[in-house]
This record gives sequence, structure tokens and C-alpha cells, in this order.
Amino acid sequence: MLISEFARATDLPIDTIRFYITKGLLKPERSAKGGSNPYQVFKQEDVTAARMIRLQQTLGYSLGEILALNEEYRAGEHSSERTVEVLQVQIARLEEKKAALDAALSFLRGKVDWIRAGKPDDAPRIQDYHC
Amino acid sequence: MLISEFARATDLPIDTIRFYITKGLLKPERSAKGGSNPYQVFKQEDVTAARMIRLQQTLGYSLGEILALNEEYRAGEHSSERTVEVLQVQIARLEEKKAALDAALSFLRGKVDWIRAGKPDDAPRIQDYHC
DNA sequence: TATAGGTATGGGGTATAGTCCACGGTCAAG
DNA sequence: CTTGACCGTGGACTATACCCCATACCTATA
Repeated sequence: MLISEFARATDLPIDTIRFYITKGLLKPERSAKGGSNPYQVFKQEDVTAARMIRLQQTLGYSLGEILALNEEYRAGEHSSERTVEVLQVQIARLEEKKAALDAALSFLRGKVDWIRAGKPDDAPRIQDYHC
Repeated sequence: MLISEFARATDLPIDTIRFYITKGLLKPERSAKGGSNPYQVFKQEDVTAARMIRLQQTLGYSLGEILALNEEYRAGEHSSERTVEVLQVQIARLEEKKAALDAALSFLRGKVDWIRAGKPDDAPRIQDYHC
């Protein structure tokens, strides 16, 4: 798969793909073609990687953090013990984010209930969410 | 409350507070003191606002989006009908984020289970999460 | 009234995450 | 063998969210 097809498969702009390559987030192989600047060849595996990057981004990770996570993951790939450890650290981080999100949701829902009931005294206070 | 005390109360750097003011996210009043550059005076209400900004940031909103959300909120403050509407839009957005987060969590948990069970065929596929 | 310390403004610099463009090389169809 | 579409590289540029500094002014305390 060449870069334009990869762009269609991942729904990413070509420039963004090249940017991710310079950052080390994607490491396509080089084909024999292309002369002094060999063409980059992408596998289905790279499509999965790109999708994972996007998912991690929506969860609030920076590209630097994503790179670190993925390298950490690859480093432990030989040992299933280590892989599980890495995954569980990631799960723990996501659960923290989920807790913050739940706090915000219950804050907003409480506010709706309070308005509908017309009870200002039960108003939820943002102060209670130390984030 | 002057800016240094406000900085302590919100645990924000003074420069960040001034930055938020230039962006319109905080609108402190001006005291009579300070001569040609009157001092900015913060209320408890502003502490709440700052905390809300930080909460919204952890949920992935940009300062521009936060400004829009807050102005939308203030615009409907006179009508409880409208306030509830605005709140429910925000709740819906957060629920989307929560769904993405839950998808990621079940993906990672599925992967852990799969490794522990040693069943590569049941491996969860990132392809299933179109984000 | 001298002075230490707090304040406002403006401008410059940084990191992140792209986005755009011009260049020159390459490939494949006709 | 020409032509149009594609490829890689390098550099310039943008927007966001700060961070830091110099300057000048103001206040409270001794």
C-alpha cells in the first residue's frame, strides 16, 4: 500500500501521515522503487496503528505520550507478563479519566435536577471536584 | 481578592490567569486602586469559573470551545428552560466521550483476557472501533 | 519618604500538532 | 519518450496554550 491509498484507508491527510512518520509513530518499509527516495509501503498493521493513535488522541494523550506508550508496549511484547503489566497501567490511566468524566456528568446532571426542582440549596458545587 | 491570592486559590500560575483574562475566560472587576492600570479584583465566583475551566480542559475541550460553552450558558441564564437545554447538550457531548473511553477500556481489557487465556483468535481488533 | 514587593502591559519565546508549498525525482500509460 | 499523476524532502507557516522578561507604575510598611 502506497501513501495515498493509506491516506484513504485511515482517513488521514497525507501531510499528517508524513508528520507521524517523522515523529516515529509510523514506520513504513521502503520499496525498491523510487530511486534515491524509495517509496514508503504500508501494511494493514499500520492502518491499525493509525487508528489506535487516533483513539488515544481522543482520550487526551499527546503524540509524545502515545509514542512512549507504544514503545513501552513493543518493548514488552516478547513477555506476556510484561505486556499485561503495560496494558493495566493504560487501563488505570483511562479509569482515572473516566472518573473525572463521571464527576463532570453527575455535576451537570445534578444541576439539571436542581433547576427542574427549583431547589437552589441543593445546587451542586464545582468546588467539590478537585481536578 | 487580588491576582496573587487568586493564583493561590486556584493553583494557577499568574501568567496563565492573565492569559485567560485576555481570552475572555475570566472577567475580574477593576478596583479603584492601581492608578492608570487599575488592579484586577477576583470574586469567589471566579474561583469556581477557573475550576470549571480546568475540569473542561481535562475533558478535552480547547479554551475556545470552553469560552463558547460558557457564553452559551450565560446567554441562557435568564431562562431555566434554555439553561437546561444547554446543560443537556453538554451532557450529550460528555456521554459521547465516555462511550469512546468505554470502547477503549473494553478493547484493552479484552486484550488482557486474551493474553491470559492464550487464545489469539479471540484477540480484540482495533478495527472495530471507528473513532 | 525610602524601599520592598505587588501589579499591568507588551513583546518575545517555547512546545505541540499539524498544514502548505516548491522542488526534484519516479512511474506508468499512450 | 513524453506527459500526467504520484512520491519524498525540506522549509515556511499556522493555531493553541502557555511561559518568561523588561518596563513602569502603585501600595503598604518602616
